[in-house]
This record gives sequence, structure tokens and C-alpha cells, in this order.
Amino acid sequence: MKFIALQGGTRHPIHISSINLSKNLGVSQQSASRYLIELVEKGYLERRLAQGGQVVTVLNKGISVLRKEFSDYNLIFGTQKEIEMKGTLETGLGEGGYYISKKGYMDQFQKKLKWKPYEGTFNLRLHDDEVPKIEAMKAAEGFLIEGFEQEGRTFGKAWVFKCSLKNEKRIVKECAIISPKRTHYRRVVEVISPIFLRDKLKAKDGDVFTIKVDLGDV
Amino acid sequence: MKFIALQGGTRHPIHISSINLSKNLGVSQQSASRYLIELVEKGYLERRLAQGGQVVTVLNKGISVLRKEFSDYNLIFGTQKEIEMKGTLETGLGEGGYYISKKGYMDQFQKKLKWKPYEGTFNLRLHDDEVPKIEAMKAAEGFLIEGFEQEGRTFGKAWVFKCSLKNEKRIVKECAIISPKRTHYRRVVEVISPIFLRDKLKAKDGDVFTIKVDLGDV
DNA sequence: ATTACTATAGTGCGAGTAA
DNA sequence: TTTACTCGCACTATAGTAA
Repeated sequence: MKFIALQGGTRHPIHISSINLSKNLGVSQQSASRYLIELVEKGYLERRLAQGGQVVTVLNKGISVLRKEFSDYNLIFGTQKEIEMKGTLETGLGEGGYYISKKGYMDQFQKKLKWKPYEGTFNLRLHDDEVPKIEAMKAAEGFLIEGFEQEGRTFGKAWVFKCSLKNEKRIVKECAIISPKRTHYRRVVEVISPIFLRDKLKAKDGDVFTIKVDLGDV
Repeated sequence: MKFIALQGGTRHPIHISSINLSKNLGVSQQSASRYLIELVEKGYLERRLAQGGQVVTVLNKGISVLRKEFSDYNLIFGTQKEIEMKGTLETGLGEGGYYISKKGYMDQFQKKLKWKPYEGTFNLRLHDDEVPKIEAMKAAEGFLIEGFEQEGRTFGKAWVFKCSLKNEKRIVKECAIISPKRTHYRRVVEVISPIFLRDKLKAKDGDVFTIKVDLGDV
């Protein structure tokens, strides 16, 4: 698909034969033909057979896949200064609220973030293709929150990353993602803010939000 | 490798375990482990085993592969306004010179390019990984040269793209690539110029040159 | 906890070929 | 000339497991 896009397939229909494609990709004609069919099945390409070949266009679904790649490489080579991730609101176990309300954490939040978090977390399940970005985010300028012991329990270290949170209608700029340092693989990020986000954003489970994290100087 | 680069592996060593990598890529731990080994074998990655995982860095060879991808996506999404391709000089069959010297073509060249081409072509065999760019080039602002009939023969249509040509020491800005419209897959591009390029550039077969084509407004 | 070997299961490739 | 089917083979992934 990248090859087709390179010929301008994202802007206008492209005439190509499976033999031509196969030579450019270094695969057999049969495979090139199969690739095109698969891309059509996935909804990335529109295709019609034509005299001596076929005419293909990259559809929006395909363009967004390519854009995703483009944005990844932008992150790698540092042109892009922010990461945007989309996620769906879900109800957590209430644990987040319990943890952050602990004085040992709360004091540090206030000191580093310059605001006092509302005692609850806003849990976003990031969409599948955002997973690499969660990791990339950790390259961002975060604050390390120290762990502590209390009532014979250990509360571990955590990273905090300032971010903004928005949907189509509303935006809250004073937010932060809190992420346990001893990281288990998770697709859910917990967002804190000085205000009660569910109220302010008129949010309910299943709503989609965009998080924007400033990468700082990479 | 892109995943590792996204965590900053192009800038500093990254700590990662094969299990962590496998979950992020959606493959088995065994495959993740194998991927890393293969990337090391290819010279893309440097790796050493460490406490609870391994520490990897993306080597220059790997970075250049990623940069290549980045540049492709830049072409697709139009941030980049020029295409640079490297190729090696070779001796053609002398056909090119015969064709362009035909009055039917020569008159059009002078009109569209504002200069009179030297009656010979400078044949560059583009390097393997430049192949997609040849096609991307065709999205550039080219001039269509009309075909004609002469002495019972048909001389076909062709595209002409203004470009510059350089090596480490010299540069010639007034050049153009001429490419038959009825395109057969070819890795050799023919460059014309008002001057005798081999002389001016002190070029001999096997020398490597860089062609830069202006993409115009994409 | 890790990494990574071996053996098996599974997927994808291309030759042959029809339309 | 095309596209694209079937099918055998090879390559690739994973399960099991050792270190």
C-alpha cells in the first residue's frame, strides 16, 4: 500500500498491473495480485479492473493507516513534539482514587503539578493501535513520584505526565497521566485533574477522548 | 525495530524483555526473542543480556533503514518537496542520443525547458532501494512531450522532469530526466542537459551521482 | 525472572494454469 | 496481454522446555 501511495494513490487513482507491482516489490505476480485483493478486503483500497491492468485508489481507512505510520516515524525522528492517543472511557475498580488520595502521593502531586488532584481517576482504555505510543510517552518529560510505606503496605513509585484531555466539544488542559513505575503491560491509562472530569466533560462510559502529551525536548 | 526506536532506541540504550516486546507486538515471546536476534544478525541492533531482560540500541545501519521509511512517508504526505535519488553512471546504447536529436523532440525540449539539450544522454542506473522513487517522481511537475511520426516510424510520447545532478565535487542545475510515457519497468534514467555532462562532471562509468527532482506543489 | 533451543503447527509464497 | 485460482512446498510462528 505504501508503494501505491508513493505513486500518488492517496490523491488520485493509479493505474497499475500486478506484474508491475510484483517487480517493484520483488515478489511474484501471484503474490502482488493477492496483496491487492487483501487490501481491498480490508477496506484500504478501492479497485477496478481495467484495460491492461487495474486502477486503484487508497481509501480513507488506508490513508489513516499510512498516517499512523508517518506519525510513528515523526516521533522517532523528533519532528513531532506531542503524542496524541485516543481512548475510550471506562469505569475503573475505584482503586485509582484510593491510591492517589493517600497523603504520601497527594503531597507530591501538589508540589510537582502545582494543583491538587480530584480524588478519583478517569480511566481511558487506549485503542489497539495506540499501544506503541504508551511506551513512547515514557520518553516524555515526566515527574517521578516517590513510593512510601504506610500501615505496613508499600506504595510504589510512579510516573506522572502532564497532558490535556478533549473530545469534540470540550477540552481540559490541566490533566496528568499517572502510571506505576513497576509497569505491567496495560492499555488503560489513569488521568487525574484538579476537577471532577466526568462531570466537567459530561462523560459516560464508552465515550471517546483524545489525550495529548507534550514530549518536551526529545 | 520501529517499536524499539519509538522508545528512544535510536538515541540511547533501551531496556526491554522479550516478553514485554512480544506483548507490544502481539506475537509470542519466542518470536520476539528471534526478532531481536535476527535484527542483531542484520547489523541493525546492538544487544546485551542484562538483569531481567536485555539492553538494546539501534545502530546506524538500522537508523538508516528507519530514515528511509520516514522519507517515504514524507513523500506520501507531501512535507517533502524534493526527491533525491542516487544512481551509478553507465554507458547506454547510444539510442537516447539518437532519439532526442530528432527535430520533433528537440523543438519541444527547447520550448519547454528553455534550453537546447546536448545530443546525448547521461544514463544513471538507480540504486535498488530508489525504485519506488522513480514512480513517485512521476507525480512531479513534468512536461509532456508529444510523439510524432517520421520516416514511417512512430516516436512516442515522453515525460520530462527538470532536475539537478551532482556528485561530491560538482553540480549541474540545468538538467532534465526524460522518460518514455509508455513506461516499461526500468531502473535506468536518462538525463539531458545543455552541456556535455560527462565532460563537465569529469565522469566515468561507475561514478555515483545524486539526482534531485523538484516535486512542485503536491 | 529471564533467553532461546527443538520440534511441530500454521501461514504465506509462487509454479502452473484457466479465463 | 491481463487477473487470480489451486496446490505443494518452504518459511515462520508457537508450544514445550532447558538453562
